[in-house]
Amino acid sequence: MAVTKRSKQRDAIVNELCQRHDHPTAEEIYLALKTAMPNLSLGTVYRNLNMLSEDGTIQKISVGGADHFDGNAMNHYHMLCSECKRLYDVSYPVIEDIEEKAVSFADGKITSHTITFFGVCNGCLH
Amino acid sequence: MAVTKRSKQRDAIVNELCQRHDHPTAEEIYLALKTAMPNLSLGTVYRNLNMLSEDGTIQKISVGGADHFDGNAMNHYHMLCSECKRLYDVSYPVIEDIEEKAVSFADGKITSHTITFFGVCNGCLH
DNA sequence: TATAATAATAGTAACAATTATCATTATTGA
DNA sequence: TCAATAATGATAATTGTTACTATTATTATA
Repeated sequence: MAVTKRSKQRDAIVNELCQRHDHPTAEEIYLALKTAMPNLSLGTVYRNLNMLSEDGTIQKISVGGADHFDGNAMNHYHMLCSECKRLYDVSYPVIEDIEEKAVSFADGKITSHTITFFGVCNGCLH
Repeated sequence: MAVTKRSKQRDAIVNELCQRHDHPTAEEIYLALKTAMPNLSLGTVYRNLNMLSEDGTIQKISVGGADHFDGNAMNHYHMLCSECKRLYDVSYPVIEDIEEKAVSFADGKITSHTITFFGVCNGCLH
């Protein structure tokens, strides 16, 4: 099921996701929009986030626990804080040739890659 | 809760995981051992896999859907097949200095990293 | 080698995250 | 304006995982 008709709900979800620079879960987006759209449904948030990540408008990131979403569709890397479980951008330059290089070590074709760093964010260190 | 006393169940789980080179989910390990240990409990499999990954004996890998486990505790990279959802090893040499290099692009301290490639495995391509 | 302390288990219930269902509403092209 | 149908809200169902508890197994020490 690809996106065809527009909806206020989807516009609000994309807008919210692109304005924030954290990487909220579906529920966090739902809670953020709930005030302005009191009868928004959590299922609608999930459905739209999935459609949007399938057609490449946004990114879905699985790191254990609830999935996180990222309004920045350009490939970039992340760090997961083991204390607060928040996900942060790591502006390390994307390794452009890693996919072509890796293909000889892999058993199939490669279409994309992600790098996730694990550690403790400054907020949790202090 | 760290491991102190041994158990046949945990030994079987570690043994199973180290013998196979796929990256089974908790349920796949449970099903594989169920024949030989008919009253093994799925909760026991989960509990042990978590204890073992916490003390670094095995690895837990989250890529969406059920978590996968890897008996090889050395850092190495993986590819997720978007067709069959199986996780494969990618023997691309580990980028030893990426964590020190990335720290200046990150907002905290880094303790480890993973690289996940996405694509389609040979089994699903043919 | 008994025994006492307690870690680990099986079985089950509870929980969290996500998806499916379906009647109603909103969007859009003719 | 209206018909076709995509999208929604509300809720039920499903999936993956953790928590609970009485019982069993392991292990250190007498």
